[in-house]
Amino acid sequence: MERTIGKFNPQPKHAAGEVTISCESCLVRDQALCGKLNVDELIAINQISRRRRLKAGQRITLDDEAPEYFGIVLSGSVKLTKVLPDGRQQIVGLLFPSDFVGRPFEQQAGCHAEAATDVNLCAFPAGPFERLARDYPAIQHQLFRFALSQLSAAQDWMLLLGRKTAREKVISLLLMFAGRLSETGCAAGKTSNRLEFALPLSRSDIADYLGLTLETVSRQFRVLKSEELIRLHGSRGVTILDLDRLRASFSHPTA
Amino acid sequence: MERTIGKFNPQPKHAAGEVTISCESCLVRDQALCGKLNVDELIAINQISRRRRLKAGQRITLDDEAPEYFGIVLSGSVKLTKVLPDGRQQIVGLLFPSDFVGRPFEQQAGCHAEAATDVNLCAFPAGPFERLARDYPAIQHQLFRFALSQLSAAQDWMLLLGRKTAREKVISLLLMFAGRLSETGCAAGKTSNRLEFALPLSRSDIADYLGLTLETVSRQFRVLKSEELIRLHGSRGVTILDLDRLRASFSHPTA
DNA sequence: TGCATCCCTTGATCAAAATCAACCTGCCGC
DNA sequence: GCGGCAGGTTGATTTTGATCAAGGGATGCA
Repeated sequence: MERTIGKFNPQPKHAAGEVTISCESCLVRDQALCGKLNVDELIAINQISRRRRLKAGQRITLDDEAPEYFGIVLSGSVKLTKVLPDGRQQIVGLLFPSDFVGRPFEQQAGCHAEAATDVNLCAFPAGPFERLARDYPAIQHQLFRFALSQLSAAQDWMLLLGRKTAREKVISLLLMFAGRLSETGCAAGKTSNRLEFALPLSRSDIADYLGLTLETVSRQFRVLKSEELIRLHGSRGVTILDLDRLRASFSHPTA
Repeated sequence: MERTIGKFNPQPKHAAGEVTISCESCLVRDQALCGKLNVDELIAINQISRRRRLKAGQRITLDDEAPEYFGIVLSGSVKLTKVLPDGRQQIVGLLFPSDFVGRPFEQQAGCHAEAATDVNLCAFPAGPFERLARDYPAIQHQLFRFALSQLSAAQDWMLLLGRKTAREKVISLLLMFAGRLSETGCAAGKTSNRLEFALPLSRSDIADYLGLTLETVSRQFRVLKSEELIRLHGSRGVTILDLDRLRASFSHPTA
């Protein structure tokens, strides 16, 4: 389903550290919600978009404040976390390129959002974006569908958190990364069964994502390595040596 | 923000076991998504709605099939579960009166939905409802907002599943029930600090909701009972004797 | 070059919750 | 009233992953 944007010339509006971008050259457009919009809607959304660069660790929103902007991840990953009063924390969502960041029409962000790696964002100021969503039902429709896919992912993760063992959690995480990172072109896959990529999270973040301690995560990586299922390079690099065998040894080591 | 439906006479269409209902007498309308619709939208939605009664345990959808209808819970509770190939299962959502059941525009339901108790549903056939959602942006808007609130609840639950202790999980569950059941009028609260209600789930379902075993759930109930925080009547009846003290003894028993 | 820091790994021990196993209890049909 | 059964409780034991503790390796800076 090919689409052309046609000719349009959004008036460039410049502000400190921000540049007007054009959807024409956008690499994630087809996978993002913009990919399903028509030319008018795309022009409208392009008019209010500003590129934003975030360094790893940079906060986007606090859980109890209304965010000033929403956005679509162009590169890198954004993590969403919830924290208990005593400091225990849980990563409740991880956003990859083409994912939408933020909750239009909600008063509170609901969780802390921060850049897990360096991030490029196609950002939309909250107010104008909400107006656009109201004016163009197609935008609202795409937002709804994205919310449903996020809900579905959250429910899969609940099954993981509530019922899977440490080994199964780590393998599920690797397979999830393999899926998301290869579809967004962030993985260097040799064959269909072998895949190399950089983990977007530290050991401690992985622990907070899986509901484990970082020691347990580290040990499980070591176990998978000793089974020749994965290879580790430095602290962030991973190679899945055999995706099928990794899936097969989900619950128990395979001979 | 008062609303009136005005006069309208939907043509009654009868089918086996189904009756046309009127939104005028609907008890959950104000809290459900219908509460935010205008007269035209309400009439349109009323035209396609059929009341449906489900007995406890009755299946609504399987996770890999497209549901034939969506609905709004009028009474009772609906549980959403995910299952691992070996049978381990996790309840990933619980729907109360005024909540919307189903995922419009998705090909698969994503999880098993079944009546946890006897349920009354205001049901909408899938196709016509999706057409309505496309025709009336306000309906889509309400669906979107409901999806966001579900997402938020799911994320709170992820924090519970990943980071809370058994005691904290059980207390969180009781407080969640207290909130949802009292706002939907299903609890007999004596004072603001004391609340009595029937658990909508069996011990084993509670275990599947909290990511625990049923033995652990049973033991935690017993502990809370011995601390005089709750009282148990039969297997489903609970009285929270002091909501504040229950909240305060979240992590550790209070003297 | 050396020191400090951050992140990760590894080992020893501990504890929370799972598992295994009876045993109640209330409810149903007969 | 009696047997059977589902759901719930209780106890003994085991296990998984947490906790406590120490050490390693990369990176940055003086």
